[in-house]
Amino acid sequence: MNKSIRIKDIALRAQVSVGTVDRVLHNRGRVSEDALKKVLAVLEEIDYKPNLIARTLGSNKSYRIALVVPDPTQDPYWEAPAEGISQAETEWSRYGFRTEQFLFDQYDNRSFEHAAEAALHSNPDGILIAPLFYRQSLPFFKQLEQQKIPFALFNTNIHEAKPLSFIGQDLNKSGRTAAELMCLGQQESGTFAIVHIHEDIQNSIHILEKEKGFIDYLKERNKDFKTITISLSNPNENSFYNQIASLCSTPGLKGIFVSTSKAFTIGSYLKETRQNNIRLIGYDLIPENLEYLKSGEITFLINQNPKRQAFLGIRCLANHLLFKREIQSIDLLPLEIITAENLQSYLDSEIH
Amino acid sequence: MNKSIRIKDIALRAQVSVGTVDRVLHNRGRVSEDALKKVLAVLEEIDYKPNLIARTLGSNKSYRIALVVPDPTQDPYWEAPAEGISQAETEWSRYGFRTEQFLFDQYDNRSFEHAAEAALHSNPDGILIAPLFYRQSLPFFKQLEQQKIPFALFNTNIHEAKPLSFIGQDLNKSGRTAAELMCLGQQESGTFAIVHIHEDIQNSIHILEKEKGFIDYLKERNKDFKTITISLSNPNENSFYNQIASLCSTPGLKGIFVSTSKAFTIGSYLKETRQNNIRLIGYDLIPENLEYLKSGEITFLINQNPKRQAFLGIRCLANHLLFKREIQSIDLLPLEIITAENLQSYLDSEIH
DNA sequence: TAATTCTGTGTTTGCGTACACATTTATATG
DNA sequence: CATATAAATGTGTACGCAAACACAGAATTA
Repeated sequence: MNKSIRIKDIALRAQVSVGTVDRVLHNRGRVSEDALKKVLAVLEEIDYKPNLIARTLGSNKSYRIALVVPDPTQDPYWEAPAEGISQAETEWSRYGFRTEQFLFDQYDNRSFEHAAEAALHSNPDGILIAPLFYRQSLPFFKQLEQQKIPFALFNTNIHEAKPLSFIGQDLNKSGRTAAELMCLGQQESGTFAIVHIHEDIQNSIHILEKEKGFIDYLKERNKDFKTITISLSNPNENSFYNQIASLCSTPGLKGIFVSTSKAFTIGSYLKETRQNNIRLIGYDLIPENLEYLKSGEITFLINQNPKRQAFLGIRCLANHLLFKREIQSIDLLPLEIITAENLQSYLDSEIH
Repeated sequence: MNKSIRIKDIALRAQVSVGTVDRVLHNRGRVSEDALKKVLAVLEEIDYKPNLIARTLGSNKSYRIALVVPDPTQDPYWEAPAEGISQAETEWSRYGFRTEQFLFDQYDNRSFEHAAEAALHSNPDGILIAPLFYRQSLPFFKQLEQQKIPFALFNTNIHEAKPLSFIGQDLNKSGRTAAELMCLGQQESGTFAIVHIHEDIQNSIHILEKEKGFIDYLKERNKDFKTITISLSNPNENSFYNQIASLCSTPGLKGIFVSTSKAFTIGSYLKETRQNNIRLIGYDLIPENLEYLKSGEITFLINQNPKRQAFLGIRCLANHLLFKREIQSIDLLPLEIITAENLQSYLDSEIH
């Protein structure tokens, strides 16, 4: 078995010291042209693979990762990423990784700006961010690029950004899958409603992607269903109940597709009014949704797996910073279909 | 920040050398009673947590993991675990992990015995095994226990075994989920067929678990469906086609649940005869199944994620051997529901 | 009594990084 | 030409552990 090549061996071959080799490997300068050439020549020749264990031991560094994410106390959806982050932290703390949170209000773009700025100001080694606001994100990413701070996106993709990686789902396919599940076993024709709840539609392209996917599927398959699209206001407002009541009395309504994690608001109405002829499909395993999934008002939830998204975001940054690994620039998670029966298997299974 | 305690510190306190401390920590003997006492006293006093990075660096060990799995050239289902294993290998090779395969014929219990024996004989540091044969597995596990070789199970659980971990799915819940999906949107009552294809039912409890789950669900929900159970022979036999034809002509047949990865055999028949009123549900993303999932004969596949199972099996052994981590003894993966629309998202997403 | 084995103990090495520090060489200023 | 200054480069070491190695002294055998 051929021994692996050490820095020492390179130094020997190039007739320089280990210190010089180290400086070349890490582009730290203070190397003459002559020495540089010699070392690079040897490096071309042989395939040097540093011992990663020794590397982490030697570089007794600690890494700070800044998190720019919505406040989980405001919307239960954001509790899951927080969990994923804390799981990732326990896994990576042994390599000196630490995280620092910069929370923002998911309905307030100025709050987002503030959080982003604060994160940048803390001068972290890497940033994990859920860029909910398209416009406010762009200048931020420019700054990150300038300062060469690596960053990863999750939840929402911004195509103009050049992150280390985006971790999320294909939203168009997500809408298509919802449509497919909606059609399953439907005998007669009728109407499907697409409902956006409490979203700034103009500034959130991702929601419209889901809608498009849903409609495209029906068109392609020549399904004999009408679709109507409705945007509902804040669930806390008084008018909300009436808006839902009016929606649910639409003649021939066979199903409702809620584009966000707010399906429970409609589930609650269906339960109250004991309607079971409307198929309800929504997103995400938040406790409110699970209640109605179990009792049958919600038929399917598509899991965006935000916990895993955040976990992988940290992992991606850690792999980059620590192991200098090549990172795939886009990581689309599977579209997980959750029903009353397979729910528990998802809740039980951990992130590995 | 208080510095962590090193072996050096213990040696200093106990007035011995680091070598002696190391011998005490690893019970390697060659330590006088006097020195032992002193070191143990210090160890009681302080909470020593070894630096795992330095440990792996120091012990420049290499680990061999033996794989006892069915031959993937015989059944495409077993290609997926092979992939998972090779992915795990690239991840763990840097820590000196190597794998060695001991393949067996999945329909031949003697071949299994031979593979197991050969694996044992190679004296590996750990074993990952898919114990398809209940009876033949038990004595093997006893031997492993005696020789203190850690092992992990995947795919099939053997409750009497005391593995490091079992990685697989809850088969009862799996059957229940299939039943739930079968019932969705079914308006009239009718018959569901449960089909076992080419399985030694007596020796494979796991298949019966799925059947039980399926039936239990229907009972609990008071669904007005009859179920019939059918065991089909080897798909390569001549009579196979007729058996399927006779099955599919069952009056009032609304759905077929195939308990293995062989749903494609029925999908092929349905396509040929252009029957689209029978809902077909099966297991696993093997190419043959995907063809009929895409073209619509198969409505749902439940993914057992064998790739991930094997991957996690290796990971579990590596964590145990390398980091001495506590391993959870059972790791049930989510019951993944795959449709034509969300299929691609599963194929694209990697194991992380 | 000499030769050998065993036992307890301390020392060294290996691994890559990141420093502090020493030494050499090149360039500039007086 | 001497001295100051800077740049280039080498040396040495800590980091933290495991394991090989060295070596003394005691116990055993020939």
